[in-house]
Amino acid sequence: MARPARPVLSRQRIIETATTIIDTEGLPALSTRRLARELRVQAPSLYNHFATKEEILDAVGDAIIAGVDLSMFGRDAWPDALRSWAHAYRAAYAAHPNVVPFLVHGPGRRPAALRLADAVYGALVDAGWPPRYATRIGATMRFFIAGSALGSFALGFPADPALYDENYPHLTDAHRLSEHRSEVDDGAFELGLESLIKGFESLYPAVVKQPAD
Amino acid sequence: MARPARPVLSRQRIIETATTIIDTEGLPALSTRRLARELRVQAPSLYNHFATKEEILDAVGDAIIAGVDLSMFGRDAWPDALRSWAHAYRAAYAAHPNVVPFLVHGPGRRPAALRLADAVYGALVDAGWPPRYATRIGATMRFFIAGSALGSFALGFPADPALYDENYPHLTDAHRLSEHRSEVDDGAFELGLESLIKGFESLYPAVVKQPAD
DNA sequence: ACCTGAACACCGTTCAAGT
DNA sequence: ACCTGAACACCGTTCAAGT
Repeated sequence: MARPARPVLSRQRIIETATTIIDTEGLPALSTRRLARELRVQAPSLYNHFATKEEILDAVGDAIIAGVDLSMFGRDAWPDALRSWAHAYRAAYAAHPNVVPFLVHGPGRRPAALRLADAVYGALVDAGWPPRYATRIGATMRFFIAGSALGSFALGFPADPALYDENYPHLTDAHRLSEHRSEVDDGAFELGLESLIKGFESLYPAVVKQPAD
Repeated sequence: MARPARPVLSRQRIIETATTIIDTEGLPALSTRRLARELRVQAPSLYNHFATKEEILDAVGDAIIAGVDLSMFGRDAWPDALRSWAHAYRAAYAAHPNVVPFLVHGPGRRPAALRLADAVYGALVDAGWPPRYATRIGATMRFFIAGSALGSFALGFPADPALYDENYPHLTDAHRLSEHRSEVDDGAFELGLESLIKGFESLYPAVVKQPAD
């Protein structure tokens, strides 16, 4: 048929379909041929809209980051803003866990990821944090949030009692961790987040600069 | 030639060669054919020693975890033990950053990873932490350490000044982050680690149980 | 401009055949 | 028991050919 009267593909359609495949079948299931089949098209057609498969993944990732609320920065005090942003960020990741391994390599050139970094860093500097500390706090938060989104801690332990019996004397109940997934993972996230914010707050008085205005 | 007089392959040799390829060329560069070529053998020969490529990766990952010192548990007080273990764990990851994306899916059935989880959890319980809290602390530490090992924060920002100029007003110096890689990443790790340990310590008096003896 | 078919250089894995 | 060659069903990407 060659070129159709109206384009059958669009970046939007490709991104949405790719996201669905990754969410339902996992990151490795996304191949250009599989994606093309779902879109009722041949694989090379995708290259009219994206230069590489990598670019498709970038676009999928950025669409997810674009959904993270940033309005708390410049509205709430920095510790509260950091807290509610962390929850929003983690929720966005949690909605698409299979994409996270791809996202954690940094913002790269993805606009939404850069906007997010800009908002966090800007809010901290505006609050009086010296640039060196603002950078460090941003990095610490990224480490913790990415790590917590990257995979459940609880689900990392196979639900097979026999595995732990003999060799791991303290893990006798680890096979039940997966039953308490959200309690464990959410509890650890809250514990870590509050500890980090408290840690930052205790540092603040010693390094804060009075805002210029 | 068919079967050689003495086996030319061994699990050990396969693991070492695979680790070298991953370290020098990245995780995607490891294919069974590439690995076989390095070992001067045909790809199917690997299947006499490992059932799948996944099993090879498991073995590579576990060898790395097996190098993490755990002797501080049961010797040092729990906050000091947690601190020095975190440094050892992170150092092991940092020596093989390309393997980390594969490791973060939890211990699974890898013996060294399970031994590590057993040591951390056991030390916390022995120190009087109720099981629920010991689990949470272990998970929080895994989130943070995995996140910090998974990829540099500093290197996530392309060293291209033009990228930030117009659209990201607070990131005007982000293009220089990569020059300060270790300062930024190590500083963020220290800040986060000390904050987390202080957070755990402030919780301790309220929940600790006297050891049985 | 946008889609297709054919092709290239790859994958992981199976399996019969060799010693 | 342990290695090989051939094969199967896949990959990402290029490119000339079609409209």
